[in-house]
Amino acid sequence: MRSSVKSPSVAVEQVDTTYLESLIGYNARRAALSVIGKFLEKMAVYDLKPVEFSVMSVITHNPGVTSRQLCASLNILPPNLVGIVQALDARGLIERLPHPHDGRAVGLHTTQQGNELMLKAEVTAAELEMNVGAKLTPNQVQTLVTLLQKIYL
Amino acid sequence: MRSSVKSPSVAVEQVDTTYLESLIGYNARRAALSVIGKFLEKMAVYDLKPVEFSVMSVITHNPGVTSRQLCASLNILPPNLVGIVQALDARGLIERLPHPHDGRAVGLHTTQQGNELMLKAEVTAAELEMNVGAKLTPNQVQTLVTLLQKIYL
DNA sequence: TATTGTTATACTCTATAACTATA
DNA sequence: TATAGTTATAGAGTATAACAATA
Repeated sequence: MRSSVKSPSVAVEQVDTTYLESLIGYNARRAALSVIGKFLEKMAVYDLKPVEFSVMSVITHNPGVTSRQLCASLNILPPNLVGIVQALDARGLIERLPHPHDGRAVGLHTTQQGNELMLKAEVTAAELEMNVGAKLTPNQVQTLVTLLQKIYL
Repeated sequence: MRSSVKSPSVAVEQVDTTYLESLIGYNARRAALSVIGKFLEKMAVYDLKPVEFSVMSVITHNPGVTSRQLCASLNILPPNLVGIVQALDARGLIERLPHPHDGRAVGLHTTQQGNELMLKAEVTAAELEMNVGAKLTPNQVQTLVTLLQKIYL
């Protein structure tokens, strides 16, 4: 027993986090928060938060997509998407057109203004990718993305 | 102009998210949320959320660590740690002892009960790692963790 | 004067229940 | 009966300002 007695009055000089740093979830979260933090800074000029960028991106590449489809592909709950879509609409970045064969649904489309914004925003996103990827070789970036997708897709 | 006219009444059958899936931040966030979701389920028996597990883990491996050190290593703001520490203390999982040479600070230590809980919780965490890693080879898990750390460390 | 721990508080994000219009 | 979009609302997570005690 004597050998396992803790001395309660010893100060910690350097915090050891090696255990947590061995866990996939811990590292994925820390890395995601780091990248998203930089994303927030760079995208501030366009007034686009990560979710708004994602929504705009999916609409850009899928003109006519519905709210429900957006929710499913981005893992957003319908009530939480409403405000986002309304805000983008109010900013004149998207427009809502009737769905061709479903009176309940609404097709989402980018406006000319929204398209122009996203062209610039995706260039900035690409720059940010290179910035993050500067710590990794292009090959490592590809490997990282592939491995991450294996986990959640 | 004619060729760039969009037809507003076409339905989207399959949503294309390939662009977002090329971005590191998007993938890191989706992967982190997926793993953390499973973590939440498995750790529910111990009533430990990811942050609480992280805090308990750091205290376990660094007896006498201060709140301030915890905040710095886990990237938590001091006001937000207070409630977490108080709750763990109230549950009898940790205890707060005077700091050896700083009257302002408090050293955090796990109790016997806290130690026993964490022994079991870390086994469960290891199982979860294997579960997540089942989609990856052990080698790929190691690669993934290393690449993620290059990004945020 | 600076730092540790704390309170109060505000803001954002996420989640659930329930409604309407249409299928 | 089920689904798309919406409203209201509750809860969790994250942020800043300010204070007492100690360095």
